[in-house]
Amino acid sequence: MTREELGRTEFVARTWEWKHKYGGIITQQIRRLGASCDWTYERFTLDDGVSKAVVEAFVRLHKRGLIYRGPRLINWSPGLKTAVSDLEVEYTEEPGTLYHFKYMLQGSDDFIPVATTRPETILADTAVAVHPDDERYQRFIGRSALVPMLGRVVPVIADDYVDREFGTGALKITPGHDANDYAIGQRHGLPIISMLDREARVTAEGGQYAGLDRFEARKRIWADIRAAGLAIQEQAHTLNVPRSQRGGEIIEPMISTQWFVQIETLAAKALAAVRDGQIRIVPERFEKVYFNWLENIQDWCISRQLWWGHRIPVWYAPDGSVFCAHSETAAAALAHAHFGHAVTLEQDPDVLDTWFSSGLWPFSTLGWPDETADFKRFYPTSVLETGYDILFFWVARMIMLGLEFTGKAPFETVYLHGLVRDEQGRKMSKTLGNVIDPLEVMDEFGTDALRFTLLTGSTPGNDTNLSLERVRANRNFANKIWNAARFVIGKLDNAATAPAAPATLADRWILARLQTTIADCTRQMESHQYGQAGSQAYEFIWNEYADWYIEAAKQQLDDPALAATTQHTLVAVLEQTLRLLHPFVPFVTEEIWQNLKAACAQLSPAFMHAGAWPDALIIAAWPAASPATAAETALTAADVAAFDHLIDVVRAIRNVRAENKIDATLRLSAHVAAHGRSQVLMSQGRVLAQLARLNAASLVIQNEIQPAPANCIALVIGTTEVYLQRPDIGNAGDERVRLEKELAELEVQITRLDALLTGSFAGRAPANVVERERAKLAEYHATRSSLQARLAAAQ
RNA sequence: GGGCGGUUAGCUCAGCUGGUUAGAGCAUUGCGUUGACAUCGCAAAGGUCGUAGGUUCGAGUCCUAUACCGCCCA
Repeated sequence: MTREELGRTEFVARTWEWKHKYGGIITQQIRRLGASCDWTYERFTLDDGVSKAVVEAFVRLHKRGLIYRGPRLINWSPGLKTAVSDLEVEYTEEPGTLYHFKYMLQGSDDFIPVATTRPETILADTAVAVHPDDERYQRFIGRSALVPMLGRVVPVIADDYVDREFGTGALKITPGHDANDYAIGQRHGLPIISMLDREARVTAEGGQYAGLDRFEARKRIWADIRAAGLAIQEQAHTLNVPRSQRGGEIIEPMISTQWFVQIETLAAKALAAVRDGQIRIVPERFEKVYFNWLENIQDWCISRQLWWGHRIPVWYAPDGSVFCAHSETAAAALAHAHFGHAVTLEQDPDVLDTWFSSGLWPFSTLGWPDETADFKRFYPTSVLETGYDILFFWVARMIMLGLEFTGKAPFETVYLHGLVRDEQGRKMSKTLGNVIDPLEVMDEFGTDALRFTLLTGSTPGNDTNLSLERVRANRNFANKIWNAARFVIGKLDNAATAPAAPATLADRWILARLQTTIADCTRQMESHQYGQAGSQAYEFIWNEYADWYIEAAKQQLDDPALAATTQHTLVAVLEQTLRLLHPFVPFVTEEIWQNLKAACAQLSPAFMHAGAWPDALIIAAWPAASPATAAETALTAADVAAFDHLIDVVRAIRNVRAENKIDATLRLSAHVAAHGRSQVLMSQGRVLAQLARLNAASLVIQNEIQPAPANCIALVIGTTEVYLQRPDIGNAGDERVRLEKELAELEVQITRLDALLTGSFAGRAPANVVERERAKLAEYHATRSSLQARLAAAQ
């Protein structure tokens, strides 16, 4: 069934039915993703308010002389039977043929060899063109040629558009069916012939070929040319075929009477708005793309021969007079005033390009043209976030129309994201069958996992290959946060109401790391590096908070003197981190946060600082890094370095345990010579013992240990020496091998740094950079001495 | 033809204004259920950052050229 069979009224009614049934799918998906929109502002482009704005915009542009109607060469979709805009045409390279044939000169046996990819358009030729400097054809310029098969007389013209190298170097000119030929035709005042109708069949202009389909006509005409002895050769040739973005059929350039927006002045303003920084496009490289498009823009064909859309607000009197008005009544009044009496009017049957109404979106949705409270409050908006594929279709048009109608840029920042592709980077398509349904992904892994994957899986403006494996990994991340929080909540008790002891090294470390993370995430969010911000928060809560602080906290919680402080730190850091993570994984963080809040309120009113816990995480403020004095910063840096050293020591012990296949449940005795760091390590003795599986009772931490204990595994971590009691005696050879290997690796580094610091680096690099390397080298020297001593002892 | 992006570990990708042994997730190898987590933990292995030049004390990061892949515009 076709729309013509249904009739306009019935067709529109059925389309509305369809819209009511399926129109909510996308907004349902958006809701499911957890977008916290004010849904009372949801609009559909054919709603009354928006429609009113569309009519207003058209009438105003028409009044200003920026909308005109006329015959132009446009892109015609024979399938949809409508004009489409330049942007809706896609060009694909396809194998084709270049047909060479003879254009006979009138009253002569001479001919000009001409090559064409579309022989059927010969029927609409109105000239033959050669390059003015082409010696082969110069003598023909100004003479007349005969259109093959039709015998129509056309001039031979000279135009330097002609490429002498291509084909035969001579061009047939068909202004009615080719954009370049149209331009040449305009230059030379050539007549325009249309040889195809709206269904792409040959018109009466095509003589004996009238009524044939365009492709059939091509075959027949070429066959006749061959039969007439005018064919020269056929040559394989790759064509650039224009196809409809919607249906995929071949688009036909045709002369048609359409409505256009005169775009030049609009484009100039839109260019200026981005050039002078009123609007910023992120990532910046798209500004160039935007400029390039606007600088070469053509008038915008806005009429469509469709039935679904905003009807063009123009009425015609029987004599063809045009009345553009807000309504039929207003148009009738205009007509009455013009003619002095009432006339029957007929509205233009066409509708407007959907992007015309979309271009008004930032203000039409806020009640424009009325100066509503919403419009005053929300316009201009701050950030537009959308895919880079509609930079021209939509973004540029919103800017042009926004500036034109409101005098203001509709938004300050345009943030362009990439497209979501399948795992192999292919565009998702129904025919390929690689479409990933977000609802199904959310069903399987949860919304948080999908959101986190999309947010952290790409960089601004670049496409994302959606990997389900990655979504699965991020589902596990949500689970990890949940479990960490479960631990924290489970450990809260009334002890936390007691006065808190001073923070421990572990406390100070995680609090300092939190501050750094907040600062980093904030900076990254502000610079639209959303993926980076998410990854940063991910690493913090998993690799620092869960892996290290919680493990240290387990020891501190056992100590009645430290329990309260520890609970405070656990809660404070978790609470702040949930805020950082909320934009990425809103559901799990909100749930945890509510539980945490409830537990704190019930067990430990001490946590409930005034105003610290708003009603919900979703409305909680983004964390602010607390400013620190220089002295505090230095102290903090020392704390962080100290705890990081502890981590290094634990790792070294775990490593050597794994290498020696020492039973994980076996608590080893250990002696630690911490040199300058004994205070720090002693304060963390229980943590060290627990995390490295040492025997806490026999753990000895001193500044110096002389002589070194015998029959031990010796480790050197910076300046710290660790002597682990061997569970089994023997393997001294392995011990030497390990130490020698470590020493060799160290020597490489020392050699490298020696060379670096004695070279021009020391003189040319910034002092702080040089100092950093010097410190490193000093540490390496100390480590080397220790290693050498251990090696000697292992003899 | 013009422009843009990509090329980094087996796979999918990070790497901000150049700072000196290159990171993650998954996969791989070994060990593991120790009081939140096997949707997990511990440890390990794995990369001459497409190629060739250049700038610089120093280049995955900047410049030039080039190859391949992808996209946009004409």
